[in-house]
Amino acid sequence: MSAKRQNTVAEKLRMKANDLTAAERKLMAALFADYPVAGLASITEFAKLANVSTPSVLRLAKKLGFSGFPALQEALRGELSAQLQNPIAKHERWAAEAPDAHILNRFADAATDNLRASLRLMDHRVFDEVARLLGARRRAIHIMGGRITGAIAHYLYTHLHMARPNVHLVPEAQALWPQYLMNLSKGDVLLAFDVRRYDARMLDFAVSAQAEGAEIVLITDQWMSPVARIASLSLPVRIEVPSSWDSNMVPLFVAEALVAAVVNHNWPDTQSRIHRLETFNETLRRGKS
Amino acid sequence: MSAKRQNTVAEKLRMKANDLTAAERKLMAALFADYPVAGLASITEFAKLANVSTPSVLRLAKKLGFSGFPALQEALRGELSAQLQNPIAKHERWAAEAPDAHILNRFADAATDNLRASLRLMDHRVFDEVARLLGARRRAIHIMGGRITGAIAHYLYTHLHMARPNVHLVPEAQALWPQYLMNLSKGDVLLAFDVRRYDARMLDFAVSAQAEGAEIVLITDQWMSPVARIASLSLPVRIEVPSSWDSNMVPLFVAEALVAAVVNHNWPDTQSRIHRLETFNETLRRGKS
DNA sequence: CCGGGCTTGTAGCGATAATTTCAGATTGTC
DNA sequence: GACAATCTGAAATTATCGCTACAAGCCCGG
Repeated sequence: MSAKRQNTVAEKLRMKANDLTAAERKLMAALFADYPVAGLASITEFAKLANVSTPSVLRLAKKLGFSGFPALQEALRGELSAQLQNPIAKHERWAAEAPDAHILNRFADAATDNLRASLRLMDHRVFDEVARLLGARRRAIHIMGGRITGAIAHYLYTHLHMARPNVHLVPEAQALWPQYLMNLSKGDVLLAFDVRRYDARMLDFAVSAQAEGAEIVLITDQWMSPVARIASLSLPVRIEVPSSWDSNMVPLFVAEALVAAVVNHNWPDTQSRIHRLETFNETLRRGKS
Repeated sequence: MSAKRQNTVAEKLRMKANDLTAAERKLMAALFADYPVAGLASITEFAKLANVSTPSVLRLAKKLGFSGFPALQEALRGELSAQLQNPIAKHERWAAEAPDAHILNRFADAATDNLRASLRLMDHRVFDEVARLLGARRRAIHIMGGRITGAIAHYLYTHLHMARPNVHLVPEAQALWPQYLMNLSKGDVLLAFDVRRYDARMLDFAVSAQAEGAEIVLITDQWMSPVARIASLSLPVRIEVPSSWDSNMVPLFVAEALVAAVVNHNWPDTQSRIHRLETFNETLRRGKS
């Protein structure tokens, strides 16, 4: 990445604090009293606030190495914007937008907490390995989910199915499972979503799939689905939110990130697929109208 | 000076959100994307950032009740300075962690940015109103999604279907749509997910549904689906991530938060439903083993 | 008490920002 | 499909800002 971030205006000021003149000190005090907002007004207002003249402001700006007052302001705005991105400030600002107790804020807090904790819990190398498996063209991919995670499985299926051939969605109806097991080949990948209220039947399916030679990949919650015992790769995530049911935002996050990783990994091929997809889209649309 | 004058610029914007023109909406989006710093540059830069002309900025400022652009900036600075007074500055260093280039981190950054921006873009009163509609027992709820958002629609359906009776999922297959329109009654709610690559057919469906007397509720992206023109309530969210496809984490977030809000709103009733659900679950499981 | 170097503010100029005007573009309506 | 209403941006105008030049003030060593 880039080199160490440039000093902030505040740091520059402190550094030069010793050879500042009286008027410049007044300006520094005024700025620090309401940093950095005081410096975002016009040069005239800022000067008045510190009880100095406008040229003094200008001289200070130049002493700090800026080409002029607007350049200093731009630096201040830049810092501010970066500062406001940080998670704690973020929370404060959310709270300002709506009462803290509002469900949107509580939910958003929980969701981002989950995401952060999940990223810590997750091993990048496992993720990369899963992405590699999902990107391997010679392996067929079979995706399955439970009652709740079925929608996430479907979402992943829709995208992966666009990104590469040979992707299958195992339906939720158990009556259909035998024929899906039959179509499994050695080396295929079974990607299962299983979060709490673990489905015993899913374990059965996974065991059978493994017996057929499939690699089992699991996306589960922190308490670990029983499928984890037989899975070659497991990605545990956090799913608790203030609700009667768990949140599947992080499982969805993993699904989306996996798709992005798979697509990146084999970009030229995917690109041509997307292009062909668009062509077919148009053809079908035109044919219909 | 009425008592209402205390509103922040963000609140004023949201309040007037309905009678903003296209250019003004662009400005609003640009401002919220980096609030409030984006509005602190010169009028020229701000206009350029939002890809509109400077007079449009001015008109927006006046529409919000300011005497001119500088007055708006002063308001922004005022808010900012008030907000920066509280003790968040100390925790700034938290964010100083090195931004990893790994797709997981980049994706997570984008996702939380989207969430944050969406919460700003979203009017929590509209959200509450949507939750109220979804909780109204006498109204049937019809949920629909597009090719990609179909999975999210399905997810919402699964949960809402547990929380209350009379919830329906409109299938993606258009051949089935007529019979779903037929089963719509006056006062029913059609909740549609529509993000870019807007589906013209969905607009057709929504128009027909409205003609049958349904209230149209829309969850869309920042560029606003055409359905927004006829929807009684719209919740715009952000969906951009570093990937070939957009992210649906925030739509999922909205879905989950809506479920939580609906459940909270009528807790005793939902509680008994969940209890009965558990009973049936056990009965069926026992019967099968 | 006087001058030299440094600091500071006043005044004014050019540059840029903010605002107004107006005509073309767009949208909705009959 | 034509008209009215509305919206939008280019260009012109005005106001304000940022900056420079210069002179008055200040401090300190002679």
